[in-house]
Amino acid sequence: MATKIEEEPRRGPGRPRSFDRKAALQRALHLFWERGYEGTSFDDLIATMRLSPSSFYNSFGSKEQLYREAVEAYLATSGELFRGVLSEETDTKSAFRNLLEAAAREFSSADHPSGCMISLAGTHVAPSLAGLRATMTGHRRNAQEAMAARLRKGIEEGDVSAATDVDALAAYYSALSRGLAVQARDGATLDRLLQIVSIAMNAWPVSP
Amino acid sequence: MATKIEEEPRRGPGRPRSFDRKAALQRALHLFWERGYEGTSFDDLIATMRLSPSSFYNSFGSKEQLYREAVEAYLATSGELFRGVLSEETDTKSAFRNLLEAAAREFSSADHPSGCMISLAGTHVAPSLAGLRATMTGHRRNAQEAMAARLRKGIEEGDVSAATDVDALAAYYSALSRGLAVQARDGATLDRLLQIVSIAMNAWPVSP
DNA sequence: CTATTTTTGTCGCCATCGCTCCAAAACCTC
DNA sequence: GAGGTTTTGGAGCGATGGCGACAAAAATAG
Repeated sequence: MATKIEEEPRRGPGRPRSFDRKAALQRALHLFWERGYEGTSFDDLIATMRLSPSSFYNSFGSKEQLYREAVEAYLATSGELFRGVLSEETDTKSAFRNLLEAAAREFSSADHPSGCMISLAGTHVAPSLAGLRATMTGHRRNAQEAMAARLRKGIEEGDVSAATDVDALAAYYSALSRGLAVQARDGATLDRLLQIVSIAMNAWPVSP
Repeated sequence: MATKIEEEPRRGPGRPRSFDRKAALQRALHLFWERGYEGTSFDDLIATMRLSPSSFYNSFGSKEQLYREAVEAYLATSGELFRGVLSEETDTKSAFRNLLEAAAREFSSADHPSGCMISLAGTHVAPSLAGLRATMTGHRRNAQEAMAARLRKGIEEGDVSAATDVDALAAYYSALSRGLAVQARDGATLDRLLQIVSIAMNAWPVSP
């Protein structure tokens, strides 16, 4: 995880902040989620966050820093949800089914922009954003590695064959969840996403 | 397909064009493929295409028109390759396996940028690019519909069960190929992509 | 109260972006 | 050649993008 973000209202000298930092961040998060980094302008941001440029700059540093913070906030909510589902006490195959179904629901939820904020972000960008691209690739790798770890746990617990190519299988489910994000973005309904998940689970290796 | 693009050198009055239009378009295509629409600036384009702004504007109209033309050129090569594989004379399951393996090879080829120019394009963009987004969504739908059509042909020919939910299965393989594009973009090797394809084919419905 | 610290509002800035204009150049037809 | 048509080179331009400067405002510390 990243550096600790200030959460409690600061006590001490200085003029107090006049806006809700979390709420402003959340609004920025939704804007980035919907439009991507390059598709979101500074003016869009401060208008949506209801901040002056100086408050923005003072509190969030820069557009890129804000984006990184928004991504961390996304990981702390949606990401945490997925991690929670994957680590529930159940057999490995059910854990993956639950994970993909949770993704299907989350990606098509009406509470926020459709799709995933991470899955497709920073894949095709200007050279000046190479750092951001690498960061997003890293987040995707982390998610895939979490899947691989769950599969290895399955091997230890005996409900996944020891012969399973864990990294390949994790890559498969990782790829599929990226595909779900594209489908959601293109307007697929929850039912359609769940159908895809159902089919995808048929690829699960035969029981040991 | 789009409107017919001029291919033969124009005969008639006027100063002749001093550059190879196809080659310039191809260079632009690769730049867009690598960096996306928003990540590619006008100056980048004319430098890579080796054109003056006036030649650019005179010959390609605008950045957005050029992008659309580049997408059409992409569809005429990579897209045609995929369509060709899918329409080869073989059983339906093999056709899909061949399609995905072709995608794996194409997405990881060293001859051009990794991944796919269509799969992830225009998913998170500024509102001003809503038209472009809709166009790209349309291209993705077309690809998925081509898969559905091949499945329906399989039902007619008897090697796909008539009970198969064709649209759902097409959506599954479509989603998977989008995921392959993300994986390729994030540096996955051809071997890894082929492993994913191999696993994905296990989801194929049991024979009729 | 004064001193200090932090946030805020306003104005403006400099680079980039995506063109656009115009005159000169290079071809064709007659 | 004259006239017409298209392309080219180069200069520049209006809008936007992402900040930054600065002084006033609002808090605490002593």
